[in-house]
Amino acid sequence: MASVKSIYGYLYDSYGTQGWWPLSGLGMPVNKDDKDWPNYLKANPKGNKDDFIKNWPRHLGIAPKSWKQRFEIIVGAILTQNTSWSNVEKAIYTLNKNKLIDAEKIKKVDQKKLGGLIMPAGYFNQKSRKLKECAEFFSKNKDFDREEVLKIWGVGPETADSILLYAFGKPYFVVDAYTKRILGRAGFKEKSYDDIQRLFMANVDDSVDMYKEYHALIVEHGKSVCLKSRPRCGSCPIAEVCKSRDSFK
DNA sequence: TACCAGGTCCTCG
DNA sequence: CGAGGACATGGT
Repeated sequence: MASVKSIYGYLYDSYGTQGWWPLSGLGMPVNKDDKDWPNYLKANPKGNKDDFIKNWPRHLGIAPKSWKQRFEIIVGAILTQNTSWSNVEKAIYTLNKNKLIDAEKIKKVDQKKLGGLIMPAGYFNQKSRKLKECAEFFSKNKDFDREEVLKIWGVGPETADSILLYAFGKPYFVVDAYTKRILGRAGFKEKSYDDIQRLFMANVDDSVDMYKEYHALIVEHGKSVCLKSRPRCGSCPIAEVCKSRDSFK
């Protein structure tokens, strides 16, 4: 039986440092030959390089250093609920072009208009409301605990912990669908969000950087190898400690 | 064509 | 509590 601590080692050796949260770098100097240029062209076939450099999200690989960057993480955490990150990037791009990566502006903008701008991220009626609820809370509160964040409409445990960990550097391990799937297949008995979170927080070095990287590694592993329907057990870095390694082929 | 994607809220047993 | 449905777009 694997331990959560040993799994981290396998994943890190296989995928390396992830540098999460994938902060966009909007408004920051970037390389003209950025590897995200093709993604930008795909989403904006008639777009130009100048617009790409100024506005297209890319992965900075650093912790947030400003209130704007923290708010961008809050926005991303809401928008990525049950939604692929590539769709979220399109919405963040449009929000940025409209100067809306800003709690005060989100509070003021018409909710219908906001919904239209974030349409590619899906669930736009719900998410536009969620963004406004977050803008209200985080512009009003500069010091808060997890319980208060969980009271925001639209913020459940995963979103709350993502915000606390990645935007504010507080030590909460983030549990997502990938975490539940990977642990379940590996043979762990914990099922609920709280039980899984406790499992990690009791067995892994309790540092913010460890929590950030471990969660990011799990997402990478879930996307590239431990797929929902046909996991690639043949090239799985934790196969030797996974109870389900022989259940798929 | 279906299924999947870094969930959450609401309702009902 | 836990299960089941609604919410919506884009990629494969």
